[in-house]
Amino acid sequence: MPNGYNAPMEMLARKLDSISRLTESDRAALLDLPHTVRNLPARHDIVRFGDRPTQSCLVLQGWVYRYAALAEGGRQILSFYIAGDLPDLQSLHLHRMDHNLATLTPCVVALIAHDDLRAVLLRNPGLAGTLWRDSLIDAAHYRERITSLGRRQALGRVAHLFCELYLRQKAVGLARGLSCPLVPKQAELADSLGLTSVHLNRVLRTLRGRGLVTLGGGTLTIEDWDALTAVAEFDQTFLHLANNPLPAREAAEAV
Amino acid sequence: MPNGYNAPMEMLARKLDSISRLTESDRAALLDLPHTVRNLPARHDIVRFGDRPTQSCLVLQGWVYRYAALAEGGRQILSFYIAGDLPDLQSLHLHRMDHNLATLTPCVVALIAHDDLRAVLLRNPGLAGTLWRDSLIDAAHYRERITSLGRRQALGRVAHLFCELYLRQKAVGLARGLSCPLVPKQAELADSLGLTSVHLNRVLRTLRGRGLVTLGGGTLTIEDWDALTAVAEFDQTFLHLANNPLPAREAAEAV
DNA sequence: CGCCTCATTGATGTATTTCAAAATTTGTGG
DNA sequence: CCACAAATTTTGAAATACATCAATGAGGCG
Repeated sequence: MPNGYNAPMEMLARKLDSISRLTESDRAALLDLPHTVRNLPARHDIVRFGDRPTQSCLVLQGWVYRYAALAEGGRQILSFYIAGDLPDLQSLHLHRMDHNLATLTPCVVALIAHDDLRAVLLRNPGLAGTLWRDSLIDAAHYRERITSLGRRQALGRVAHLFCELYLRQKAVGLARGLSCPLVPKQAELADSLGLTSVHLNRVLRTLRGRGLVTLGGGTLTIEDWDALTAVAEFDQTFLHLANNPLPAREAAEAV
Repeated sequence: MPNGYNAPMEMLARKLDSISRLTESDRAALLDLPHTVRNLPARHDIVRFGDRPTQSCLVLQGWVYRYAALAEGGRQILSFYIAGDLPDLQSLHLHRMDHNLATLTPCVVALIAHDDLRAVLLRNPGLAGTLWRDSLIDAAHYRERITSLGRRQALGRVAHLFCELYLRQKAVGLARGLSCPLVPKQAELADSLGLTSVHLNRVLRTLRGRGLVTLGGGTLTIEDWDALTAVAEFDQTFLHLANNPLPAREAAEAV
């Protein structure tokens, strides 16, 4: 079972452990889960609107995003997923896709058949609860996005997304100090924030101008966390991280 | 167990059955679930940001809504819930509330202790799957709201919400022909759609002017379903109704 | 070097907000 | 069932955040 890419199910176990404590038997069951590792090119649809997937994927490397396609070529990006995330766990119980899932970058994913997953969850109700919890955290992210789109203006929206992407990456060891990769292009960030890429660009200039962040080379650096969270009205409760109350603490651990 | 208000767990069974077929043993377990029926006044917070609920509630009568409170008195309504819905099922696995849940109208709800629920789900994995599915449908609603807020303009947003509220009420027998109650006030609809109540009001005039809907006395009547869904770019896939493919059919049944 | 993608900037248009007030409906006690 | 208060809806005028259109500039890469 174990092979390159950091032992896929190990990664999942670590992620789920950060969400709610796994028992030893849950962990063992997880490590036994059959799966296939696959390399996917960038900008490649994994599942499309209308599909009926028979497997779920775990992101091992790269970025994945979820989007709704609109008439007239419009697109709303619903969420971004990084290493350790289970972006289409929902297809286990929601049989028909109501949106699309695609790679943003070249990705390495592990595919897990629904049948195998169901069998393991039947024998490990605690694990089922943890995955259920994971999908509820996904929903919590959605709620926060709704609040952003509905009631924050562009500056706050962008700041809020930056806070979220930073903390989520830090939680899985992908940040360094107050810097993290910022993989989506401006057009993609805009499609996720309900903005035009033109306007997003102007907002970014403002954020830089006020000394809140630095951007460059696909990296986001937060220069003033307190000011950024203030502009964003950011409260990390919605991330539902299990043991990571303070940003500063993990920043130290992650480096 | 059975008492007024149409036997609470019967109502839940019927709702869940509309979401995915229940086995007889699932249904029996459901009907045995201990619960307390409570009357709640209108505009009353059921659970608040930061709370750690030990029970979940089932709506038997009235409307409930979920909202995030922002600085400066702002508010984003995240979703509306009607009879048969389980609005805070999530607290079963997400222990700390990241938003608020409140009654819109006077309500009758059934309260189910998490411990009792967990015990029943442990013995009925199929039922657990159905409830998991219910929470995933909740998330599907959120996704659609994100798309609306991010990429539709006011007219389409309002039209989309009307289509959704009509179909959801029809699915539980609360619609008559092409009419249904429209309980939220304009200020609440606005807070849910990321609009000002002033602008929402102008949009409503436009919808009426174009002959798409009629409004009055807390009732929404859809005058031109095809035109309304066209304006909204509405596709009901996201509702994930199990056996209700065509609006026309249930409209007839519901009357 | 030249091509392609992505980021940046300017000028102009518009959807929506804000502020303020009037009209209408709803609820309630007498 | 009416009178009155409160809540809700409706309208106008002015301000603004963001979109649209169009072009230029700055990297990567074969």
